[in-house]
Amino acid sequence: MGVELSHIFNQSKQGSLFVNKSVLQTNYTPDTVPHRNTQIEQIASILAPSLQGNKPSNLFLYGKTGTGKTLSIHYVKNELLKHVAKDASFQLKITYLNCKLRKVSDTEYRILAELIKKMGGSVPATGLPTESVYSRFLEMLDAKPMLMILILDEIDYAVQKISDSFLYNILRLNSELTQSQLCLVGISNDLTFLDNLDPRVKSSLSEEELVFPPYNALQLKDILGERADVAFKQGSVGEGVIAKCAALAAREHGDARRALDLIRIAGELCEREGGDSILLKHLDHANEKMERDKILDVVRSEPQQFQLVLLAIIHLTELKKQESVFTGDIFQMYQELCVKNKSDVLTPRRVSDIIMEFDMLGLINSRVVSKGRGGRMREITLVIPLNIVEKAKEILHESLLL
DNA sequence: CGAGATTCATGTGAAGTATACCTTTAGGCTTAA
DNA sequence: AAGCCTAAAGGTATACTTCACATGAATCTCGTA
Repeated sequence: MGVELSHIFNQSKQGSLFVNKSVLQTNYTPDTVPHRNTQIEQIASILAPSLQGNKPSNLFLYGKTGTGKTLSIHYVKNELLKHVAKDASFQLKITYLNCKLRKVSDTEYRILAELIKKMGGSVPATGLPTESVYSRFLEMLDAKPMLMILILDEIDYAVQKISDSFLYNILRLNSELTQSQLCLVGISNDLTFLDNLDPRVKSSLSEEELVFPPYNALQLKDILGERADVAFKQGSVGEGVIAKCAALAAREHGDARRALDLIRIAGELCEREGGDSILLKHLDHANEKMERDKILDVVRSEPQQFQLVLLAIIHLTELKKQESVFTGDIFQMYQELCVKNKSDVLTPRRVSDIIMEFDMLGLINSRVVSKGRGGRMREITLVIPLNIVEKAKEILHESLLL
């Protein structure tokens, strides 16, 4: 107590560049969605039958991250809800769920549990047969006449993690509903995902298909400009900043979300510095910071055993001056770390799976190589930039009591 | 010299185990009439 | 007698282990030129 903080608060109040920061936040849904009119109209016309209580075709949306898929579907969702008749003989319910949230919706069971929670019910975190969670979901759906539009974002992730029988089960639910109907909207940023699907599921899910092309730099500039006008004080965005930001994001497959994050963080950095207008250098800093935070968040939130494996990989990569390391060495190093950390040692089998998960998270690259008589193993390369590795190591050491 | 067999170190799938947690059920206890 | 609590029984998901078999190219073997 007694630390004088008012100068910090005052400063940030005075120097605030932001008028309304929320429009730059990722969960913000603007009133208009520029450059996505055709997609929105198409979605709307596909989903329109729902207003009459008829089940619309299942819909599949494809596009890279930050191309406005989620935004568009939310927009249509809100409009639909606005237009639904008050006295309708049925209830229109639109539920959105992102399948990629770790520990929330990354198993079949948890996705269903989450859906039920969103509908106002509750299920225990574990202990129930998945089958009975299905029937509970079914019951809730069928309790009164209802038209449910279920939006599953990052659906490819769910299928990869669970298998496509999950989608099959969901689609099958329709035939078991008596009063209600269920319409599925799948969103994915991996188009090849459709190809490895059970043909029945595939044809059923993609009754309608829609592709979201990436924004180009000009469109991004538009979007950014529009939001920045609202978000920032007038004149606080430096020359060429918007354009640079748009260009950066356009390079990253037209990811608008990234562009918005970028400029928001640039604004925050600038503000912290006490500057009164955002400059190009702030953008660069923001770019670095975003990358760093993303990785470090993942590192931080990993369970203990995962952290140990990751630390083993990092140590080993530093120890050997070469780029890549192999499974066997990692396991050895991991064992040593476990002893130091006084934690249990997992089997090589499990560690192998953990390494695979890191691969999926994008922290490492791995591929199976055969060294002839030398055996067969994974060749693993750390993809965390060097300057971040140091920070990651700190975090790991801290949380592992090493 | 070259085709085919061998080999190594681990990948990978299936099945099993431990743990934590859930529902159901039956018995025992309390309570109110 | 009805209602409530508790503990045991029976069940599941998840993280992990165990077991067995699959891989794929460097290396070895051996017949042949």
